[in-house]
Amino acid sequence: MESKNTADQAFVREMNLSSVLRLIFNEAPLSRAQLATKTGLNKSTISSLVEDLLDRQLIHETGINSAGTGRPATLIEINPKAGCIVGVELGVDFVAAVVTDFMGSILWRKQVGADPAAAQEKTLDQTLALVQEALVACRDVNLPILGLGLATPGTVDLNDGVLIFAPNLHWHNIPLRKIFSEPTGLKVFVENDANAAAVAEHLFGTARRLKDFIFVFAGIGLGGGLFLNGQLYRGKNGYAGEIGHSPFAMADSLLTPCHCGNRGCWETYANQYSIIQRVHARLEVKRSSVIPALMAEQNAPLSISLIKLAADSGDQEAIDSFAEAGAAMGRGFAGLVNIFNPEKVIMGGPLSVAGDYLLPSLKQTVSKHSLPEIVQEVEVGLSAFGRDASLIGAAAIVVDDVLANPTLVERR
Amino acid sequence: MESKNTADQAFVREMNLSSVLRLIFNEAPLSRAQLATKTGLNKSTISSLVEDLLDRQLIHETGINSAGTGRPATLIEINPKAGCIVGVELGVDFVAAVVTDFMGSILWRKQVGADPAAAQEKTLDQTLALVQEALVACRDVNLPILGLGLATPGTVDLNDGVLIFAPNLHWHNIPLRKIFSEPTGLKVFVENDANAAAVAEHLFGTARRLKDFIFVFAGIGLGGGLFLNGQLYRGKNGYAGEIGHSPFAMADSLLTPCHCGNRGCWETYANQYSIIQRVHARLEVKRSSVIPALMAEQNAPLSISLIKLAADSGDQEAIDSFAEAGAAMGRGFAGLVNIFNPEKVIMGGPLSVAGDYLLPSLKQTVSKHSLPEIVQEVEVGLSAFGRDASLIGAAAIVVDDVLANPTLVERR
DNA sequence: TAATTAGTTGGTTGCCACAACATACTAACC
DNA sequence: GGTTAGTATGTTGTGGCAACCAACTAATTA
Repeated sequence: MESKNTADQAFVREMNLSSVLRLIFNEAPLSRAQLATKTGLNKSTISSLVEDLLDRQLIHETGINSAGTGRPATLIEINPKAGCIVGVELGVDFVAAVVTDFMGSILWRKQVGADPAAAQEKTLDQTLALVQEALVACRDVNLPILGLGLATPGTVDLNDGVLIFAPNLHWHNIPLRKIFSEPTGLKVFVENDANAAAVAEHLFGTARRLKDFIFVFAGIGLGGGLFLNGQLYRGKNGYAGEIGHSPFAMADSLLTPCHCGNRGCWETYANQYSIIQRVHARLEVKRSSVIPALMAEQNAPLSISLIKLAADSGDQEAIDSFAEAGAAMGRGFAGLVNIFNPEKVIMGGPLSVAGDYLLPSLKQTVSKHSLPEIVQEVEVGLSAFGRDASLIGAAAIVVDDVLANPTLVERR
Repeated sequence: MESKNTADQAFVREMNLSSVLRLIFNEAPLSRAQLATKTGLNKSTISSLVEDLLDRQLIHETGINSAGTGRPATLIEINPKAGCIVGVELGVDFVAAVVTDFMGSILWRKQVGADPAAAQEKTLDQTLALVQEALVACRDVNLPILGLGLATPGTVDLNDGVLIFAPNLHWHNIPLRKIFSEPTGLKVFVENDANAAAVAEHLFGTARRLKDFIFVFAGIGLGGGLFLNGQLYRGKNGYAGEIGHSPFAMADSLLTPCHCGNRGCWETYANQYSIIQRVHARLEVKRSSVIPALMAEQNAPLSISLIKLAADSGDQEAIDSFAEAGAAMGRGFAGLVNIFNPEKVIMGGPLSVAGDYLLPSLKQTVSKHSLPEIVQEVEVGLSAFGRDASLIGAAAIVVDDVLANPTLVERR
């Protein structure tokens, strides 16, 4: 587990290549001269680094800026066709895959249902079949495949690409990297779903260039992707981010029990079941809602999307239930804001479909319950990718790996 | 605010020097050959780096290990006399200073009371006088002075060494670096007290070599020093670590109001006032305690140290009050454990004088309320330095700076 | 044509890796 | 006790490589 803390010339080259590539990724278009100014590196060094990145087809010259006096600058941007990436999300009741280009644009996508009660092998076979389809799509776009990213609930051993434990799937110690790299020959990355989503927001979404932010994955539970000091924070064993189980009250009696065995966990007040419970409770008392009619019409039980539908049609019970949930969520957000003093807190995951209804009361509660010096600096917003945050994130992890180690892509 | 992300050969040298120095700091005694194995650097490179560090007198050869076959190894250790450091803690009602050697041993120490109501200038003058005394002590030990570290409550602009805001002192925008470097000519570091304490534990205390741990500074409030991914985490504006204001309950009524304006903040159940309140409440009901007698005897109001005294003499009311407070503290610790999955959580600050009474119920509550996968890996313990953690931390920050940049110390 | 800005070329410096070497001991055997 | 083999430590000299620097060419505007 001892990480290399030493440097040599290859390290210098890799670091400077990465630095230039990230700068172009974030601020393109840029000329060589601008790169030299912004990095502080020598012009000749920049020329050499740029030539290297051009050879690897990670960047390309896109035009000439002849504004102002002097020799016009050659503008450089990221080459979206640097390669394509397969991103896979293992959900509790579905499996999804995408093929994206190097800038995260979706070139292909497919999703299939999965039975949470089915055997591991079956779900893994389904997933592998989906990956094979994705590889066909990659061949069609005729780009080199940079890697396969896999987002999964639970904790992950990053070095070995092993899923250690996923409570919702009841899976233990699955060597996902091995399972997916052997039949495909691809470089495989395995990452926790909330962490993957955070990387997606960092590279392609609403947290670009931010150094410190938190992604809250709201669904059955509340999970957090912690992006701190410019990198993911995973904790000792990869469990970091279990924000949903912060205790919310001092007395054990009369509090909502949580599936973790405790009572009063934050997530019991702010997960999707809690919202459904709220609506149920309201309907007991008041019957002026369109919800029962909707349930009958769709012949479906109460769900977030159904409540959302009701809210869209102006149903006050639905709207108020979301607002209450938003406030409960905001309490926890406020705690996070106080602990982390982040630049931004992003809400994503299944519940974010109702984001427009949750956000106002959520923001208001955060303002009220965070320390004033901190809250005035923090932004609270919705994920740029909605339910797809982890899926895009799976691909984003591969992109981030290339940005960190450009020499992994061969010169051509 | 753009940090240099580029490298050159000087950077490589600095990084490798630092890496070798840190390794010796953590695992001395070591031979050159062992250093080569552990770092992965070439033997000749290690020889060159070691010679460099010897020239700077940061390390010295301390003996020969002729166990086993082959040529005996020359053992190398940190030179405690590499220099001395002045550490200063600006408390709410006191100012303290130490002079330490390079290994954090205290060579001199002095503390004076400060009036929280007094003008800033007066307190700063007091502090400066204390520093001048410390400098005399430095001259006596005849070691080069490596720097001056200053620990202060509140938020800090690290780059400029400015105290931005200290709520308990009611101070705003004090350019501490300027104030202390101009009359002394020293390199001055300013850091938040909880963060400084965390660095002390990391270098000299019970968190040596740990990558992820949390220092909880328990006193009037509850502050946190977050040491994550091998470095301090400060957040966007340096406010990170305000763990005491995590909301603890969903309903506003009937909850303890906090000085931050909210109700139900964790720290209102676990700070030193809460303990005093607990004891007061118990004494109302039951009079079999020695505490009233102690208060009369010392002609002093109820305080933590007085309650500790009572507990030491076996007073059940005092002991039970501490146990209750420990449990309340444990609830919050459990939340931190779930969020951070740290290797260790350390309790320090004024309240840690009663640590032996708080810890059993605290640990028990943490076990009960953290997720089982996480809690089985976490250690919970007391600070190695008690009330002095931030003071030692002030010096530790200077040591850490030298460990990170050995070339700052000149070759001789 | 002069000024200005962009980018390249040739040479220098300084770092680490590598391999060969020198050093200093232990082990074992006569 | 003396000799030789074996082993691990640490040093020396060479080469590769990356960034730096200064001087250059290139392309444009005024």
